[in-house]
Order: sequence, then structure tokens, then C-alpha cells
Amino acid sequence: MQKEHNLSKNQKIIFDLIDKSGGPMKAYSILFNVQKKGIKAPLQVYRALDKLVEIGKIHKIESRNAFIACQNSSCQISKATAFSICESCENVSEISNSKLSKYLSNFSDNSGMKYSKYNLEFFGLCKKCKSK
Amino acid sequence: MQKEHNLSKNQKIIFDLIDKSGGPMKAYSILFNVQKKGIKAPLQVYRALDKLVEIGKIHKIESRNAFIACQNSSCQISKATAFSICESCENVSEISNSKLSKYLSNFSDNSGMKYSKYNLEFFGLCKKCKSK
DNA sequence: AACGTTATGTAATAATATAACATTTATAAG
DNA sequence: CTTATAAATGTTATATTATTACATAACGTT
Ligand SMILES: [Zn+2]
Ligand SMILES: [Zn+2]
Ligand SMILES: [Zn+2]
Ligand SMILES: [Zn+2]
Repeated sequence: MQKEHNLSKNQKIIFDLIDKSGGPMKAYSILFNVQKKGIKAPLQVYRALDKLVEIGKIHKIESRNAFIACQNSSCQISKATAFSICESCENVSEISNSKLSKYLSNFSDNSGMKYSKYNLEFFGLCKKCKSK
Repeated sequence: MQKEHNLSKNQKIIFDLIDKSGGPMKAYSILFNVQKKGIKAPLQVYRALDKLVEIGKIHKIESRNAFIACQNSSCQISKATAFSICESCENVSEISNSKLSKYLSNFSDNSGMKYSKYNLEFFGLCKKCKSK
């Protein structure tokens, strides 16, 4: 059971846009798309993005400076994320693999660090791009 | 056995700086530090960084937009990187764990993607920061 | 020497993200 | 319902990160 988050007006507009896009979106592309809805400044976008990331509705793809809607209904925690990224078409999808997440969540080494979060990005060629 | 790369003048200046710093450095901080050596423009820095990343002498910490010297003599390939990042003091170190790298290099799922590269970033508190 | 490749120099600009400050709206006590 | 508090918004300016475009120089090979 996940905590309900009532999104604010801007948060909802921006989440809906990213979610409907079905893929990663960049902040200024989001900005461009929501200007007709009254969101005019970068900061308005970044604030909504920050909050959406915090509550796990979206994730940031760090290597791409882009944001994607969480595709894994159980991951509202956003403390353990894994993505697969096609280096040719830039298609991104969230990996939901319980063995992988278990392995990484339990990972520890002798550094004395306590890990509370991770982000993993796999790169390669997707099915489509491989066969070209 | 790794391929020898003869670094060019700018590449050497910039690699030596990052390497000696012992931690992650940001591009414009590098620029500031090498201006006395005649490297005056961002592009000169970014070109050297690109090359150094390509040949595996440094890695980019994507979540921090920073660059760190490879701490793992065997990883001149740069296709499989893992880091631990302290969210308090921002200390970063490269994780060298053969079980982990084996597990991730062999990872595959049913998406049809062929993974050729990955980057993993763990976050938490380092020993020092934990005990504060 | 001639050629192709890699690296450099320089200026301008694009793309990504935050600081600072004023105001408004939502939530929860009292 | 009023007051207090936290969360969200609006707006302007600015900081930070990264690339485009074009000209020149150095390097490695034949
Ligand atoms: Zn998710
Ligand atoms: Zn693809
Ligand atoms: Zn390395
Ligand atoms: Zn620390």
C-alpha cells in the first residue's frame, strides 16, 4: 500500500504530460509543452519535477538529464531505480526485476558505507535497433 | 594488459589535475585550475574530458556532473562502472567488486536488449558522516 | 613530402539548473 | 472562524553545464 499524494496543479499538469509521453522528457521540452497551460518559467517546472521525483512518481535519468514516469507501480519509494537505455534510439525503460533489486538493495562492501539508495543505468541496443 | 594511450598535452594536464585531487572534479573547476597552464576555454576542457572518459582514464559521475580518475587499474574499458557516493560530504569512490561486476555484466532480462555497458551509483552516508 | 587523423585555439551560444524575493493557497490547530 | 504553519506559486535574474562552428596546428603513416 502506497501513500496517496495529492498532486498540486502544476505537479499534476507536468506529471500528466510526462506520463502520457511514454518516455523520457527534458525539462525545457516540458516547459515548452506546458506554456499554454500557464507555466511560464523554468523554476516552476523544476519545482514540480523535484517534488515528483521525491515522491517517486517520476525518476531522473541522470545520464540524459531527462525525466520519466515511474513504470513500476510498486516503486513509489524511488530509492532503488534501474533503467535500460538504447544508445541508438534513446528509448528508455524502467527495469523491474526483483532478483536484481534484491541483490543491489542488499549489496554491501567493506567500505563502512551504509547504502540507502542506488541508481543503475544499463546501455545497449534495443531489439529494433539491433536488427538495423 | 591494457592499451597504452599517449595523452596529448591538454589531456595530460587535465588528467594529472583530476588524479591528484583524489576526488571528483567539475568541468569549470578544472577550467579554473588549468588557466595558468594556458587552457582558457570550456571546450578545451570538455574535449580532453571526453577523450579521457573514452579511454577509461576517468569516469563521469552522472548524478554530480563531475569527473573522477579511475581508481581501478583494471578498468580501462569504462564499460562497467560503480560508485559509492556520500550524500553528506560528497565523497565518491569507485567500487571494485568482482562479484558485483560479474553479476551486472551478465545481467539480462526478457526485453530483448543486449547490454554492453552499465553505470551504477550507490548513495548513502560514509563512515565519517554516519558517526556525526 | 603528401595525406589523413587527431588535437588545439577562439568566439559565440545553447541547454540545464538555481537564487532571491514576493505572494498565494492548502492544512491543521485552537 | 481565525490564526499559525507549511506547501506551492509567480516572476526576474543569474549561475552552471555543455555544444556548435570554424580556423589552425601537430602527429603518424606511407
Ligand atoms: Zn519506478
Ligand atoms: Zn533503439
Ligand atoms: Zn574505473
Ligand atoms: Zn561523508
